[in-house]
Amino acid sequence: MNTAIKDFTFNSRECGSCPIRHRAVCSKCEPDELDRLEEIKYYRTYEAGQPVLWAGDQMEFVASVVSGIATLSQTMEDGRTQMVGLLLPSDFIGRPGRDFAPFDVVAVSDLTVCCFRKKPFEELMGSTPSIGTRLLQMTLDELDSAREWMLVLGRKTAREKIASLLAILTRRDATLNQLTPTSGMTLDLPLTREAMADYLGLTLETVSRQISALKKAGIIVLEGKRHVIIPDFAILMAETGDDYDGGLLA
Amino acid sequence: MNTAIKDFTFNSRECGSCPIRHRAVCSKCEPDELDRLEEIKYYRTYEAGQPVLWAGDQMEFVASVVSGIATLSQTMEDGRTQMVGLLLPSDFIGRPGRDFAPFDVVAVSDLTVCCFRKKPFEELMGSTPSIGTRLLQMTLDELDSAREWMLVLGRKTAREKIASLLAILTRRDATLNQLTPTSGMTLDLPLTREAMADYLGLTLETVSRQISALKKAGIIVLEGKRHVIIPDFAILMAETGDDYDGGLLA
DNA sequence: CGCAGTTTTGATGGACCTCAAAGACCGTGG
DNA sequence: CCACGGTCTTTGAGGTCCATCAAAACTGCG
Repeated sequence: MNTAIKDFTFNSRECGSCPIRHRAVCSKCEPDELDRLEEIKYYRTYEAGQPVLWAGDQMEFVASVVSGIATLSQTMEDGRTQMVGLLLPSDFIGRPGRDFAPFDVVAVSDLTVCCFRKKPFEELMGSTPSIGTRLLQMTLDELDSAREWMLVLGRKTAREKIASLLAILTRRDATLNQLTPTSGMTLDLPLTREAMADYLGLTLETVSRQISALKKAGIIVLEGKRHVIIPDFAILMAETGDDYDGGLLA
Repeated sequence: MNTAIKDFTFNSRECGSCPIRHRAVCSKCEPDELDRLEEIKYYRTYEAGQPVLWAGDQMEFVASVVSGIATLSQTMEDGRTQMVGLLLPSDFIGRPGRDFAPFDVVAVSDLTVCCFRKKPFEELMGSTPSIGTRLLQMTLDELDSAREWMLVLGRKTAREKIASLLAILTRRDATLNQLTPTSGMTLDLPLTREAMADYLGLTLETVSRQISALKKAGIIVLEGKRHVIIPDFAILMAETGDDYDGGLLA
């Protein structure tokens, strides 16, 4: 089921120069532990739009996203789709102790992942506590995020949902670049209107309308379809419905 | 903020005779590891309706639910509430490595929890891999559950939501009693209509109406307000919108 | 240019929310 | 015993937000 294994393009195989070295599942490893990981790792790349895993597939590897973006989603028989996670650089794919993928994983941009065959990875986890500890941390963080998203899906209006999505994407962008989100931030939307709709539990038309409404209200400025300028982050936050303490973030 | 510490009522302090021994965070511990856990554990009880933790509270302990049910939920400034999890016997409360509670925890029935002070528990985790391994497993399972619930919240109709909730509660009941859900199952709803609404992202009126509709359709039979009989589990499953392979469960 | 994919905008309808009132259940006290 | 209040639940009437259906505008590309 795995397709599109392009030629290896990532510029270095050395863990030491890996861009996600300090945030990924391997971030707590000592040099000797890294060496052992390095022995079993390999890179894979996928083109935008291509599937990485289908729900139900046997997973013969776990992986870290090195660059690019993927979505984690679920589809019902009649086609209704719900995105359940956005996989950004340093995020982890797969889980030790389970053989089959619970959700679809699709590359939405060109994607590079750092793979470990599952069996060796599981064995290494047994002898390397720092991997398990880091994975537990990451999983707990993801669980909190998933639960926060449940509030968005269950209780927020369409407008609040859009504002929440923009705020989250802006924050992730900011933390990636070690900034605090303030005024004048810009954001390149990695998702189509349809993908946003699938993330927010809306239709693509409603997404489009609400983005237009936020634009008309001056809360965001659009340059083209995908490039968003946020004149005042606090005003955007006010539209999310969340209480906001003014600049601090988790 | 923690209130209602009733007198100790749990019938035995021995881990060996603990009803959740085989499913909780301690389920993989060896006898000597259990001994050390036993040294730092203590029980707490809460009456139905009482808060265990408020979001933002400092958490001085982590805990396992021994008996009773609690909810994990989030409330917006204007009062909109979303339940993000249901805590049943053997479920874990709190997380190592974080000081403040991210969500409200409220006892919905009389509740007994087995507490460990956070610091000693974290230290013990460092020296006892079986605890961390088990906690990782449990957290990964909860993450999958949370993501499955996102589909319910984002994409399902009110009727499908109610059916999904009934199916999940029935299954948990069944697995607790080591059965497979089949025909003629009964279920005591642990939640009020309002709590169900908060779980499903609906209003309590809509919950009530959809339950009446399922009753009228013969998919469920009510005895009183809280006792539900499910004549045919497969027919209930068909109402959830999920594909169902006929009797097998995860 | 012409075509396919994406996005915007409009018109309409329906699922669910809101507001309102009455019924069911339960414990308390007269 | 029944009246009484409180909580939970049901049911009804009307309104609204968002989905659905439809078509046009925009974008990139062979």
